[in-house]
Amino acid sequence: MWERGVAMYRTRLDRENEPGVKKVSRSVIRRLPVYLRVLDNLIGNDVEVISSRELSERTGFTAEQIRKDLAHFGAFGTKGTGYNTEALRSEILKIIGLHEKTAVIVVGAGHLGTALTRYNVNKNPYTHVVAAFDTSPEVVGDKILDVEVLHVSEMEEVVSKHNVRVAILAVPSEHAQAAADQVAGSGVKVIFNFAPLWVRAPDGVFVHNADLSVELQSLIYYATKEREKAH
Amino acid sequence: MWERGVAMYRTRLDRENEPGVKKVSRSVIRRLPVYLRVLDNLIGNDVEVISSRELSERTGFTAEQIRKDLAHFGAFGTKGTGYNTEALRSEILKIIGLHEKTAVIVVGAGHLGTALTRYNVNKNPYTHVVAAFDTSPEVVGDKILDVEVLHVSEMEEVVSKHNVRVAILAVPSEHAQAAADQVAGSGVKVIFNFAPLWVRAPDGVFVHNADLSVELQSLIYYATKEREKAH
DNA sequence: TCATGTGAAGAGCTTCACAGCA
DNA sequence: TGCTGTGAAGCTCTTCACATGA
Repeated sequence: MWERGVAMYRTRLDRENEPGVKKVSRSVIRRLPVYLRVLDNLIGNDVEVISSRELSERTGFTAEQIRKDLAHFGAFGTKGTGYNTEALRSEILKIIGLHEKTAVIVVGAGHLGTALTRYNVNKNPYTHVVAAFDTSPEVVGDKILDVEVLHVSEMEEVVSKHNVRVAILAVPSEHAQAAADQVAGSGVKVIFNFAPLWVRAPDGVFVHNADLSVELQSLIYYATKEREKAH
Repeated sequence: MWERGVAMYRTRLDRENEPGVKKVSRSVIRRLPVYLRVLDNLIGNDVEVISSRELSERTGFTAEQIRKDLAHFGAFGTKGTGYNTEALRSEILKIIGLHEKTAVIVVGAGHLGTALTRYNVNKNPYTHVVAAFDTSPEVVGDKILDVEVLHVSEMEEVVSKHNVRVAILAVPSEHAQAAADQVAGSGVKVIFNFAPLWVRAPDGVFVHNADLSVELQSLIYYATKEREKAH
């Protein structure tokens, strides 16, 4: 991640038996917010219906893939016409779980943590950054936009009070695993980790390691030879 | 996204015929820097040989996958023993193109651009951040660590002088495509874009759109239901 | 004996092609 | 007619299993 996307980084696939839960792949889930953004734009321009072909042109995914993705969750379209933009948007919000603003915390209020806090406050209409956390007395008490920087000792209370289920980790590598343990212990269900180190979490906690240095290093491969252009 | 991961975001696969170029998948290329980091650690601890099984334990990838990945590029191991850490490291550096420090520019010196500049200067031993660029008189002339913030009008000269092939884009969405056009026009071959918008580039220029908001939104899916834990 | 390198099998995801319905 | 929804085919990547060689 970003994208890691994404490839699967684990020794064994242990996605077994989840009874009753239709398994939907990470790739599908990744594309949903992209559809969402296009729908937001269309609705802003009073477009009421869109076909999978038009969505394809605006997202870069094939029309078949878009139809398959949506079909995982139900039949939202009208044959011969397309998809109602408002209705589809509402369905996608429900699928992802964005129909209510998601409470998020940012752990680590250094440069990256500050940037990520601002980024989400300004650019992400579906999340609410409840607080940022740090250990340094120099930043605890500061505000990033309207977000207070609190001491990490207050984390558990904040997480449980606001029912926070998502944490963005932007702490130095040497503290990343400890921070992950702490947020997982506080009840957070998703960890979005930016430290250049793969943090582990107990079962039931979903970890996405963004790892910007690894991502950049892998991109350098495409700088030398002429290769295909991709996402 | 980064990952993106990362799924392929284009309407059609147009990876055709590249004559003589063995096609190596993005997934493989993504894993190489991970092996690299482990090898750096091992070498720092004077470990001279490592088996694919041990690499598996340290990376989370399966041993078979690691052997297959490396076999794409040659036979670097010794049967019955494993891989020589120094030799393997050196091979991976050559494969990715990291055997010489890669010159990188950062476009956009706001909070995110500043954080990304610092991140790469401090955490990425294989890149050299040549300069950051912005248009605002308030930041042009500043320094981020030792990196100068220059006006974008100087970009072409810097890119050609330092043979820069990689650009990190951290500009507002509304300027992202223009910035991408400019860096591509300057001769940059890889664009790592952080604006929440998919920028396009001419053939021959590899674009990776990180898109943190989309990534975060997709993660929220895993916050509600209990799902598998993954990278 | 031990771990690599690799053909074959398997799994998962994408594309194709078309039936079905407005 | 036009576009969705979907089985089937196709493709890519991963895992298995074992021959090979130090």
